[in-house]
Amino acid sequence: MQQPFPQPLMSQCKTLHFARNEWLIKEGEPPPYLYFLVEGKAKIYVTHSNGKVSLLDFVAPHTYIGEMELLNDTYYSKGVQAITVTTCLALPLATCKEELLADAKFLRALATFLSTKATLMSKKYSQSLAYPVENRLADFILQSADQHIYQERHVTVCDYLGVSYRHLLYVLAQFCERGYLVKKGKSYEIFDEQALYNLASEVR
Amino acid sequence: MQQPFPQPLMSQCKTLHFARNEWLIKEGEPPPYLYFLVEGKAKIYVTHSNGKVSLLDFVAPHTYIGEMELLNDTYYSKGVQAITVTTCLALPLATCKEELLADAKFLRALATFLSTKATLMSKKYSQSLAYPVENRLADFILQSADQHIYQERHVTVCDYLGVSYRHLLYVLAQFCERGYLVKKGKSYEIFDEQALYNLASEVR
DNA sequence: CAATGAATAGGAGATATCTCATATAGTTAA
DNA sequence: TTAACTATATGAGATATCTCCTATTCATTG
Repeated sequence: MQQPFPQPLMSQCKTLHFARNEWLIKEGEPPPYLYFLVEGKAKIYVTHSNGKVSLLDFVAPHTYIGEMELLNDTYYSKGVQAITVTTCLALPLATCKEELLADAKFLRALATFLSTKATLMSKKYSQSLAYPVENRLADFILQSADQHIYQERHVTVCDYLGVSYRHLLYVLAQFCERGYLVKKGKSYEIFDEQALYNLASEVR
Repeated sequence: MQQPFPQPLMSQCKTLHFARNEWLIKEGEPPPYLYFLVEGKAKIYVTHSNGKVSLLDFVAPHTYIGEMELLNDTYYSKGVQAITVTTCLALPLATCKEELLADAKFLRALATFLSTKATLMSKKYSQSLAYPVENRLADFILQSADQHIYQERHVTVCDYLGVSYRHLLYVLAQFCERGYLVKKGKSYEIFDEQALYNLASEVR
């Protein structure tokens, strides 16, 4: 992808930086900008009426953020929190909205982005219906591990998988018992990648 | 919404009819058309590697179908099945793709449609993580009931809620015991809408 | 440094949900 | 109309997952 926004609007585009754990968008507060993440990582959260919190997705560079507010006037904004130091391009919605919505090249990129997002969410949705935590956790471990080391915070993973802290520990303990993982202090080393892969690949 | 496709392409647009239970799109087979549902209802299905089937969504008139294939070259097509007799406008992708992807008005409508779809899927996803079947079933009963009569087929609902047939019956039986529903032959009459609403409104 | 709150860790018991088996009724096609 | 599915119904027993509780470690901040 080249430029995320139409050339004529780039002059209005700011570069914003966010600290680790800072909120790019607070839940329920429509943001004043359309963001395009260029560096860093962030998390999208939503809070439910029963108090549970869901971590909807992790987002990486080359991602639009706040694009829902561009298209839907009445949209309940999700919370977006920086995981690392993060850099975004930011375009003020108030002055740019009309022009964005008339630019075919931008709209095509946006539609492609949204179709990927819709597809991803459908996939996660149907997988959450069809597979137990064991499979989805195996998948997540493989995806988030670095150099065969898995070290996500349990509390984060609970929100991501929609599972209780207690149960997450049970399943991790099982993986250790079966020799898939070996616990090393706060992190886990992957010892039987194939086994995890078999579990995860149920989740295509 | 006025016209779903750009005026210059309308001459290539066919009107197709599907019988009840006929497949508009077979799972895994990219469709040759971009559809726009004008009359009838349909269901979107996906099959998992463990054999389970998920009913992703019900679709109603004014819905694009096959739009993912327009934007993503490598897309695993979901199965789409007519629930009732269904009428669609159908535009051949092969000849119209480029022109569609250059039309700002169409792209804007498509992007809006996709943002709604992504939002809906995120919502269903996070709710599936945060709420048990009881809440999601109450919500579904209220949404699908007509004149206080609920009469969806259990097998369909199992796929929709990602729950076993056995468990679905348990929860329905509970609703009857508590006086929320009264079973009348194959259907259920809603007797305590407020109670169901309370359960469902957890699911905002 | 102490103090407070968050995160990790695991026990015990309750629920939610699943699998398997079996029986009956409804639907479809030869 | 039978034969062969498909859907409904329900019991019994297994698992997956949750809630509540308690203890310890870790991180932040006055």
